[in-house]
Amino acid sequence: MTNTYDINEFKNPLFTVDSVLFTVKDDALKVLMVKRANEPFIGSWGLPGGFVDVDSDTTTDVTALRKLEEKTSVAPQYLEQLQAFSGIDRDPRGFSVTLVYFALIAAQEVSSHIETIDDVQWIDIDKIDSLSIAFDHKIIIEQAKERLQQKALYSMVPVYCLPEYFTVGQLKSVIETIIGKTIQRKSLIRRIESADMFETIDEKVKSGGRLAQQYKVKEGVDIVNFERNLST
Amino acid sequence: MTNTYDINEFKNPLFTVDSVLFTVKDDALKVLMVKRANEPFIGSWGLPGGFVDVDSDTTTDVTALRKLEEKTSVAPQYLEQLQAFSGIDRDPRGFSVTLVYFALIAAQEVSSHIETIDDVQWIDIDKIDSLSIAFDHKIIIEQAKERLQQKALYSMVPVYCLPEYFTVGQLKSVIETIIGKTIQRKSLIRRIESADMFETIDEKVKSGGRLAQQYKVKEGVDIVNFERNLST
DNA sequence: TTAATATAGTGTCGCTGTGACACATTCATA
DNA sequence: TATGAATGTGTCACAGCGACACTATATTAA
Repeated sequence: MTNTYDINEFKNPLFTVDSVLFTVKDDALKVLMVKRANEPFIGSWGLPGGFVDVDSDTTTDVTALRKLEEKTSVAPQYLEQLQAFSGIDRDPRGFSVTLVYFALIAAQEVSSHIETIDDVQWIDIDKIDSLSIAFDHKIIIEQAKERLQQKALYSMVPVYCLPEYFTVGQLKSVIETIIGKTIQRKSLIRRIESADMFETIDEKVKSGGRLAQQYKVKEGVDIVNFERNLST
Repeated sequence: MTNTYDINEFKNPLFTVDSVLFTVKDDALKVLMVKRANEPFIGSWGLPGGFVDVDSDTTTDVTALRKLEEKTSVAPQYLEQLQAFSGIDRDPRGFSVTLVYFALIAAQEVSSHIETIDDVQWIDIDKIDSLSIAFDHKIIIEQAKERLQQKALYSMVPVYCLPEYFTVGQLKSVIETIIGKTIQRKSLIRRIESADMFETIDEKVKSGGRLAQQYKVKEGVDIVNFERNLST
């Protein structure tokens, strides 16, 4: 026998993968939540996620993507690991670990699909406190939000809440919604130009005033990190 | 078994906790490595770590600390989660996940203990490539190093590689070793003063020239993050 | 047609924090 | 007492963000 290792030699912790999928919609930061159909916490809202399928998932990234696609039918535009949360008390079934991913998507990518089902919803981040949330997911969402806010100050990640083509005004609005304060349009334009990760689109778009320049993320570029934060 | 939850209901991934414990010693960045006494990768160097003891560990943080203390007999001065690494191929026993912690300690806190055993060693980060390293730990160490270098540019974490009392010169040297380039003494002093996380010690210490002011980290303060990076 | 309004985009000055570097200070040692 | 070595200070230049006035161009209403 090639495998001399016995899986039952010790008690393995319960291991799951969850995702905090954010979007900005109607000028509010939203999180994708799922109404739990099973125990524990049946009926409460929880983060989309579940167990690794060790026969088909090659990494936990694949697990996160698979679980998100089950709920939204599309892949998020941005995905990174947030943090693992563990503890003897966080799941009534025993010691558990959940590896949490942090994801972003444009609202219009999923909205049409979501509107047809009522157990998957965009929940306004400010309304989380008033809902019944499963496990320690309330804390997890709070941490993910802080990470997103921090990233919005020194990187361009917020573009992943926007469709392929977007304007400076749209990006400004998304960033402001995320960090909860206004920023200087001029500062944003300076960053867009110096980041060298966007290309301009010839066709401009109307926006209630002067036609707006459209941008898109260049193919194959990574997120640029700036050496300074925007004002705190 | 008292556990009513059946661990074999589905195939759970193999879950371990490992730590990348850094220090700066002899003007070089070092990682604590352990010579593996068991399969797989017996005889290779690996990161200190192991399985969660679900009966005594309340969180994975406790697991990481426990495993590090087994090897060094002391707790590190700084500990944070780095990232989880997973995959179907990284462990010959099957799909596995390792939650990796990132830790810092002053070399003198552990050196006396380590020198008495030969299966636990500080390995120079530049010599990792020439050694036989278990699993994907070479990649993990590289990622941890990048995180440490990044943090050294916008925070004061490198102080946790120093003893309780330290001088500006010592901190400057540690930072330079970590990031691999020189920094301005003046810039460091400005940061020390503005961070408000250190207190001065009356007693000064000789250092080959003028006596040097000693500092220590204030009780109960958190790491301060600056809004700008040092020069790249 | 013209004026008002709204949004897009530019020009530029001030502020802050880092880089650079000269200079001053205070040790040990010859 | 002079020299070298490390510590510590003063200060100017530079880059990037904040602030804000100003220009440009669209829609809409008079």
